[in-house]
Amino acid sequence: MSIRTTMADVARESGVSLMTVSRVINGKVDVSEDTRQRVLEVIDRLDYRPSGIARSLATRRTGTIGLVMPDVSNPFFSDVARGVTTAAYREDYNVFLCSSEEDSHRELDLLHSLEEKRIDGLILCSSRLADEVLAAALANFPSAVLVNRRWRETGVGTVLADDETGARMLVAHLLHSGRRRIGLLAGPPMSHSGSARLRGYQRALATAGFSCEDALVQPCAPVVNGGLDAALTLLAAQPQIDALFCYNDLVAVGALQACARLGRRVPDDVAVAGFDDIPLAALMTPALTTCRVPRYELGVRATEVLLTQIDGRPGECCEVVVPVEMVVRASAP
Amino acid sequence: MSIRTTMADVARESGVSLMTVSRVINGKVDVSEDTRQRVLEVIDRLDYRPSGIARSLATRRTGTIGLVMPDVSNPFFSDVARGVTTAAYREDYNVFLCSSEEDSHRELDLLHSLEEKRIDGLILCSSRLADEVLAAALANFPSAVLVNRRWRETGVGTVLADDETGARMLVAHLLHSGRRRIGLLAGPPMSHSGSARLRGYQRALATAGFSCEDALVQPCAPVVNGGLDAALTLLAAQPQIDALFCYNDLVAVGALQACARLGRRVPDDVAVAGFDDIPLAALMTPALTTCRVPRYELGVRATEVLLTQIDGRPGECCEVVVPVEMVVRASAP
DNA sequence: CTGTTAGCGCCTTCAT
DNA sequence: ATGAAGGCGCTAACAG
Repeated sequence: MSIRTTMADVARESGVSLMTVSRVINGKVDVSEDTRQRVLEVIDRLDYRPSGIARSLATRRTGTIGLVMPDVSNPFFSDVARGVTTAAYREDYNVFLCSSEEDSHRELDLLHSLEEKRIDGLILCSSRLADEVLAAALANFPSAVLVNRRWRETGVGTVLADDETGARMLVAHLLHSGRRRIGLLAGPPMSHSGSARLRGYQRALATAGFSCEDALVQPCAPVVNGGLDAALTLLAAQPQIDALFCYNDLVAVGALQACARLGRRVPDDVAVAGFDDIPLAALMTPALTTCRVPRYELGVRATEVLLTQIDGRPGECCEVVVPVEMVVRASAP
Repeated sequence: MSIRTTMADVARESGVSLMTVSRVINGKVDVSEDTRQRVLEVIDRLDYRPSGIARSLATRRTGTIGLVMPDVSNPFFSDVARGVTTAAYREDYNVFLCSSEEDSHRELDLLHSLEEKRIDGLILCSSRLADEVLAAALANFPSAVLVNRRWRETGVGTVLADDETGARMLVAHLLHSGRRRIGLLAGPPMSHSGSARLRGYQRALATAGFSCEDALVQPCAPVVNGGLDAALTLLAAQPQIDALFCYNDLVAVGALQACARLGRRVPDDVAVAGFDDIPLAALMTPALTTCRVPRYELGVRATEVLLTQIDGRPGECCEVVVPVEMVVRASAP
């Protein structure tokens, strides 16, 4: 496989010119059925596979998109990734996967590398970049879709879950079941979900006539250990807390562990609610009350919006908001 | 961003030739510090980013690798993927992620698309392809590493977990704790882990002087529902079973659900053991006895082996076997 | 140290 | 319906 067979080989072998081969490969109509068959036969026999690189240089299209996310192994994002790869596959695109490991320096670095790869479009999930930095980076891509980050610029698609509504429903549910001191383990403020879930929490309290105390809001890394640490801290500082609304399910799992460690029974002493409804949520003991976010669909929709933009039909559906659904289980009945 | 700035622009702007710019970009030494600075300044000012496509066409290297796996959203593979992307990032490679969704037709299709993309190397995880088909496909890549599939061909790297040893330890542990009718929920026979774990099961039984009955071996899809269905079937057919050795942790979770549904207590009536030690395993109730497989490391090692091959140092470390470690928890004490 | 000449493999445009 | 010429943006040889 050191020296690849090229279009010239196929042309020579089938006694036609390069252009004819090219036409056959690209399914142009103006080729006689006769020569088409002959060329196809040679292509098959030589196991010829056209060079996407050369083609890309000539057409200025690569048939690739970039997918950047904070952590592929986070079950939320791995579902998004599956949606993206599946939708991309349908339209014959390949996907560059980049995991920034929650590091915004690396995130920017990855965006630069994708720029050099001349991807046709970018899907950027839960970007941690500051607005100006993000704006500068996005400007260098022919088209882009942001997942989980609100963005006003035209030409940039946006796919969001309805996090605020979900958070309001969940906190209203906690209040309705008699909880009065509801702590929040808050997520990344730069992400839409982080700020929207906080907002939903605040609004639900306000609507019910309660004040929102800063002391009940604890910043928290969006993973199990983040939830464990934050819950331990918050419960120590505010022992009268009777419910924890957690940024996501992973955090909620950490919160469950913290409660167990502190001897607080769930849900009797402390109710716990998560967000996302990752598969884990239903399997915990007690099973987690949470809000279902259609992660796979987020990935699919983001890809569809992006490919639509790439095909030069921008404008339409520039901001997609997908609904979420409360799921009540044992951790906060 | 419609018309990209090119090397010619940089050359003109800084009053040098194309080659000098090229040299600066590629860090060649034979450029005077003076002109280097001038060129760098222009590159920075114009925010010039070289075209990887053009460069690839000229150098016949793309700086990309392909990663093909059955399912990105499976926690096993998403950890592998994180290892691959991280190791690739270190060496300045980008990763094409392909999820075959457990469909071997699609898997082959994805391999073809990667061929056209002219990737420098391929990492193929748990391929479900038949030997001849796989051999033909691999021949078209400059280098390749298989994860979780044994392969004898030279020039193809291989990274495996020591599944057989792990399975033997686990089954020996079950026997040691007094279990006598041990059912197996078996995984994909085409994968190394599927066959190796079966072999470990058989050998552990044989070593202890027990026969291995086919009736105790139930084929099973490698996901939660697969485990649920298979366990229901097997426990119905063989009610005297007192332990289930499951292909992986997801299957074990399904088995736990089946036991709950059938009113069999775990571990009192039936012990359950999984494999992989995904994060979920420790969080289940009862927590799963399992075998820790270093998934992230598998991805890192596979990438290292691949990049070593790409750099033209083949031969060395063509088959890497990473050790596993038994983790005893409540589901099979 | 710097520039010139040829491609890399394919597609676009214009002829035929 | 088919072919010839030129170029996509960059780098590998050679010159100078």
